[in-house]
Amino acid sequence: MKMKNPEVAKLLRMMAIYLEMKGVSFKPQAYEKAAYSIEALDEDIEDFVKKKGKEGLKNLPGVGESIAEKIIEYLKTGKIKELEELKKEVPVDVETLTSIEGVGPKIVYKLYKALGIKTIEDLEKACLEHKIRRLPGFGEKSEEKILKGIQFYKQGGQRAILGFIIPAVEELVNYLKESGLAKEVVPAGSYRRRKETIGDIDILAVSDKPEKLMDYFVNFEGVEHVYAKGPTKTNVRLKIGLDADLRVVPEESFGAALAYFTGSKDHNIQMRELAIKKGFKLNEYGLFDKNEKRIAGRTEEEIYEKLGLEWIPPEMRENRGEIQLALEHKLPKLIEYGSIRGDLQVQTNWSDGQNSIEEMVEEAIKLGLEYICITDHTKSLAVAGGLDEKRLLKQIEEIDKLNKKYRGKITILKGAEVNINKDGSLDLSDEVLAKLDFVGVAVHSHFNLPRKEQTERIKKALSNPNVHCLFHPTGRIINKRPAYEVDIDEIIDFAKKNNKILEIDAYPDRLDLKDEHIKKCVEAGVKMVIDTDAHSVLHLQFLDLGVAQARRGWATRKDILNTLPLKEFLKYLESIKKK
DNA sequence: GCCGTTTTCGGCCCGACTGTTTTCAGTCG
Repeated sequence: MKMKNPEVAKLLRMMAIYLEMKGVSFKPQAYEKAAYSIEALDEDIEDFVKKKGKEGLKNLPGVGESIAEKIIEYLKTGKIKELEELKKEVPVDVETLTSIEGVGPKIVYKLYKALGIKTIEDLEKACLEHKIRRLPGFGEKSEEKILKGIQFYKQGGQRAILGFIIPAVEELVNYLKESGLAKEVVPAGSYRRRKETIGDIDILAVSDKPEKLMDYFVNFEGVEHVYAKGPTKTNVRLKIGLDADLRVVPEESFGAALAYFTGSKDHNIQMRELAIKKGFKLNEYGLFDKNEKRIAGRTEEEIYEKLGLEWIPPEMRENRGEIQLALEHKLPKLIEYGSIRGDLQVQTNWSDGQNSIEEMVEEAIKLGLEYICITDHTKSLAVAGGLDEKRLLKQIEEIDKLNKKYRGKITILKGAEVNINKDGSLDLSDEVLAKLDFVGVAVHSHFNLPRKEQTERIKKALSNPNVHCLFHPTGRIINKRPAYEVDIDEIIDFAKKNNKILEIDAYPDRLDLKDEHIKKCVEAGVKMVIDTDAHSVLHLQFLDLGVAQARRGWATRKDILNTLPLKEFLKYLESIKKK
């Protein structure tokens, strides 16, 4: 059984597009808002409706009588009648067509009416035959723009993974700084919010020579195409396949622009509505009173303050209740960057890692870590050269030796990433596991078990008294592999009752737990650890990406166990074993 | 279609850029 939340959200968005197409006012935004709500709902929509019914749906923000009924209709019949009728009226692939840059619902409608265009292939053909430029309201340029948009669409635009894109963003930011044309250059957008994937790169600058700065920007060697260029806003396509936006504002607007440009869009809308309620107007140039007088704008802090809010860390700005908490001055004090004292999942060349234990340890010392836990794979993961009991015992000896060598510099903990067998048993004996300081278990096979069986399997593995932690709890790999079917709420509940730890894997394409799972753990009081899952010395630097993920899940220092000094961390592990 | 510390009716976030028109509609974020 698969969660239907994304499907429902998609259908609501389709409703929005069709209504927009017909020129209906306000309803499209209403459907968009409801779609977002359903997407953000961290419970299976079907379970939710079974439990709480229509009234429950209507309690969701943006969902009222009419949309609630449509959702129920879809869950019952697999269809929304009104949407089916709209589709019949304009039978085109709106989803694909509107995902072409520069093509929206209105244009799709015009193209269908005038030329019968239904698909992206139809549209491409019409462009090549120069049929578009002859339509009223269109011209040569718009035809070329659409054609270009089709090419970009075909190149495919997956969202970039934050951890992998950081160097490219830094390069661009440094390039702009080196121009000497800007007083400030800062990345904003989802990059600043530290979202796990980035749709485009948003950069904000303060400059009194905006035209020159924009000229300089479009001359960046990584720029492939310029979509739009003006004195305050320029939008380009980069060769790496991502779009980049540069906004330039005067100094007195920097804070307002930073807040606006950081988003999220939904957070911004809530902020603006709050401003209106207080008799102000908020835009990217500042916070203004009734007489259009700017009362804040130079810094983000003064904007939040004038609105009666605590300053909200960018990672929390997703409109998940943070504005309400900030109004009450009850924001959690998020875990800080650099506060992880020990890496707890590290592979070496004893299994599938690139480097020796010593090399990993040396690097960890350079990074200032207090401890590092070696967790090579275990025997049933043959492709990774997993360790059997004999070799693990040998590794333990080796680590004992190294600990003598590195005394006073770092402590090496003995661990393992133990494979969970199909039936929930582990692939190493309890006798050997008992000798380890920190034991994580993980699913590395049979990803396709039914949800219930998978959940039971993991619970059984966790119930082994030698096991401390569940590694990559949902098994997803961003842009590559979806999570396996597992009831994460049940796992969290089980972890709470049995004092088990869940991992936040900081590796850029894992980041598993996801932010909303972390938030659930925080709420349930389940402890987590952050580690890198490093397979090379180069990976050890990813710890702060895990911290970013934790911050997005509203975690504080006390929620993350390896912020503890070594002694206290080990004491904690001892204490949960006894329970 | 949704929503309410101005409202159960009358509002709904706000501005930049483009292209095709001569004042603006469409798209985007």
